[in-house]
Amino acid sequence: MSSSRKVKAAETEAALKEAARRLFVEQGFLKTKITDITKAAGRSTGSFYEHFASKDDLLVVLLLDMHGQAHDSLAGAHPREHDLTDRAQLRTHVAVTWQVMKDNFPVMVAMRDAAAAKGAGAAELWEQLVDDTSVLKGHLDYAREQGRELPGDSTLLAAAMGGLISTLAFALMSTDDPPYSDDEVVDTITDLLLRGLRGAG
Amino acid sequence: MSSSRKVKAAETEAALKEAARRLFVEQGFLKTKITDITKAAGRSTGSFYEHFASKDDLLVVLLLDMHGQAHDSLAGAHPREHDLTDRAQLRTHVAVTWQVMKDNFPVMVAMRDAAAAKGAGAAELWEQLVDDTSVLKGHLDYAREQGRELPGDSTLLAAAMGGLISTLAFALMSTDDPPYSDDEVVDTITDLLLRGLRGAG
DNA sequence: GTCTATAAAAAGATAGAC
DNA sequence: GTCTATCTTTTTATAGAC
Repeated sequence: MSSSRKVKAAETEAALKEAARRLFVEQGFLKTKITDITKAAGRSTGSFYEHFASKDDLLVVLLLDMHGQAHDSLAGAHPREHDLTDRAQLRTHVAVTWQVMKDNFPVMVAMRDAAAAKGAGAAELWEQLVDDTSVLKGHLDYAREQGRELPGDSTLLAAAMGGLISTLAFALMSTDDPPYSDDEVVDTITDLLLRGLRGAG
Repeated sequence: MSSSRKVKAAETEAALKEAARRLFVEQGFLKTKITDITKAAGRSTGSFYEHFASKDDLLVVLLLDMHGQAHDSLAGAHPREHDLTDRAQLRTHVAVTWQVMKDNFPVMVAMRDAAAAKGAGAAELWEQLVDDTSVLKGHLDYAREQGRELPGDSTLLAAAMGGLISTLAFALMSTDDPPYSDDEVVDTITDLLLRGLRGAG
């Protein structure tokens, strides 16, 4: 196995990406040095630059990988007629978001760290959040068109929901000994968003 | 003015802190170099180390300043008997949290960036979030003791609420041209948490 | 394509004059 | 206490042999 030059190159690139994903979770994107990645992958410093122009470039590649997966599992065709005030449908959205974040946790961590290093300002963060929650906003707009009363602007509400989920996802996704099960978290988020604190109406 | 040696030193320290707070918002904690701070404050590199041992030490000092303020304005005596299912009381909590974050935005930004640089893992983030929302958790526990039904574990719920508020605060606190007024955001968050998406019950 | 050795860049921290 | 000039450390990136 691993005979031809081309195959060996692909193996090296895969090994580097795998090592990077693991290290990003363990110690963060910024704290992970290129030499850490090459060492973990059993490769040399120089070899890294044969595959990636920089650490940021590696992150871009990982991001593209993620988008490929996400597209397959989720974005196929997503009608905006989903009713987020229906518990089952809301729960599905929460669960899918949760799962995507879980599957791509290394990339999410790295993106967050990279944003901090870049000095991303409030404006960029807001745009990112709005973009990430555009699907939710679409559903909320549809609900309002159907005569539903919502407690605020749909963009703001969608961002609030997304912020809640992503913060909890980051905080809770320790690899070992999670304090809550996925189902418990998804159910709690769903019910909080659905009924609010006043209890089942 | 600014005569004695002691006074001049205090002025320098204040100027460094002020410059740091401004730069942390403009370009983030990590991107802000010590020489940026000294330059902005009209001081020299060497002078910085007369007042702070490092950039991290400066952040600790700013954090202590913040805690001093927060203690005065908020923590005096906070009874846990507040009813978060009462709109007015919930709104007050949301508004106070929002205001504290707004007043200390430079420090919040710096803390977030520093955590990213340190490679803070999921476990640390979760502990931090639980700590920051312990007051909310107290109220929720009290509500449950009073026979209220809540949609999940109080620690998890409090963390979810805190995550929602802090994410929006970060995203929306651009210095210029805010897309929503403070009141609008606080009202929306309050109503979302209070009633959920099902509308006024 | 991969390796070792080394250069280059960036930022933090210090020494010593004033 | 503050300044200028310099040293050290850290990490990225490249050169050249294999």
